[in-house]
Amino acid sequence: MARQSAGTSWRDRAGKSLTDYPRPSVAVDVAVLTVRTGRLHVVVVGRPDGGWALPGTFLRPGERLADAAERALRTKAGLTGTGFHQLAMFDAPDRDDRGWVLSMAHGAALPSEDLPADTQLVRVDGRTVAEPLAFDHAAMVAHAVDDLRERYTRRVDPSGLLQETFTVLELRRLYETVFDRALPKDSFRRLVIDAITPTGRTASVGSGRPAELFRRRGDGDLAPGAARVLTD
Amino acid sequence: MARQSAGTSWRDRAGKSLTDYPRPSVAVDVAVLTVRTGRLHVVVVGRPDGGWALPGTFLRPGERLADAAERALRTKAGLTGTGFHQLAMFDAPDRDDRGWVLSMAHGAALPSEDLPADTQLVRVDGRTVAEPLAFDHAAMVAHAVDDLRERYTRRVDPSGLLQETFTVLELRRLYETVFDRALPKDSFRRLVIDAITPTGRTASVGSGRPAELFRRRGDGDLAPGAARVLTD
DNA sequence: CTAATAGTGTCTTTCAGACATTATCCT
DNA sequence: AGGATAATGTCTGAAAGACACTATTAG
Repeated sequence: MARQSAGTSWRDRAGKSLTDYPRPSVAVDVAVLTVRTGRLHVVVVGRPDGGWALPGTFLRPGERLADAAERALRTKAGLTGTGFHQLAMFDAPDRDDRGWVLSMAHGAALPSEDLPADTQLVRVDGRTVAEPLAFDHAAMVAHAVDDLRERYTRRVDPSGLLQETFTVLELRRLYETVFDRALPKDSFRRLVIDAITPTGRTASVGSGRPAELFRRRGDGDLAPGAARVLTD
Repeated sequence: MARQSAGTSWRDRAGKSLTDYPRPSVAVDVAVLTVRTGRLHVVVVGRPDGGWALPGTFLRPGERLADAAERALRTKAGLTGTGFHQLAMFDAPDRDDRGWVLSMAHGAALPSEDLPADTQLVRVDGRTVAEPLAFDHAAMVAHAVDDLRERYTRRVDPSGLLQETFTVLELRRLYETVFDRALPKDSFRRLVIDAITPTGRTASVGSGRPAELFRRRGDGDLAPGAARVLTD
């Protein structure tokens, strides 16, 4: 930065103070991913013109991006307590025809059971949303999927897309959805078994031997070579 | 986003237009990493108060973040043509005492031979800069190191910290510096050998068998399990 | 019992790590 | 020749992929 001194009397080389420069509006958008019927979906909100967009809002004076994102999730999607993180800043000058608006894309993920009943979902195939989204929101979703895969190769279900307890089969089905790839049953079990802890309980499925229920371990870190198993 | 219609007549639920909201100043800062004497360093610029900071600048009206970052590198550090990318937006409301300033941190890396002679460098130990930096720039450097390691596990020297041609030994020394870890000579060679192409030429070192010179391959992708070799 | 699913044992292939050996320069 | 460094071959252990086998439920 060229910040040359403290205080409000700062001037740049042209003698202009900070407030003399036109500034952009800053927005946040959140790509909330979830799994329904074995497919990735993203939460969208309707727009007056009938299109879809990610939940988002403008940054308020003095507000932090994380607070704005939390507010957008709460007021636009009815979600509270959802974890998220930054993905990238989208900054094309013409991305919003209302003016100069930068938007910080955020990624989040949660079980579809935790979504309000009236939540609107759009399917995601690979990295691509199945329906057009407003602005550059489709690119934000692609970023979110990449980020999800990266984080899921490092830890077991770090976003909690599964409920508190789950079977190894449920975990594998989740990873097959996230990575869009069939995963071998035994290799997958050996990959994750040291990152989860068994509860004594078992799942009461219809027929067949009942599967043991596990929960995420404290860290839940996967082996460094997990990418070899999970990616093509 | 709550963007509800096109055009400049947009109003929010309180009837305010976009321009009625106070907006933050947006800045960019770039952590330029390099290797000198087998250690990671970061490019810094002096401040009037005698401290150090990353090269950065304010975003100008209608400008893209990448253009501002390029401008900052050129005017503050004398660098042109250096590749970089976004890391994270730093947004603490009090991070800059001149006012409300968000800053997009960027990461870059290049050979120290390509730096201007008068470039100021500060050593980086692990993820930590050896000297205090202004604002939250030390956290930006930590981000840049994490990002560098991640990208170097996916591809062979993607930022071009080495020159056009290099020996396997030079490449291994670079990776040992980046990952702050001794790497076995033969395992490392087998890891990278399929991602580089031999030039017929050899390096004329003092004594011993001369090492063959290689160059990066088109993609230079490493095996998916590279993390197992490179990380602890 | 059979059907169905969960979980394990084992074999093969691959590859990291260690070590020894060969290759090719210098003095 | 002898020293030094590069590059390769070989052995071992760990782990993935494939497959078969055992375990435990429902009917």
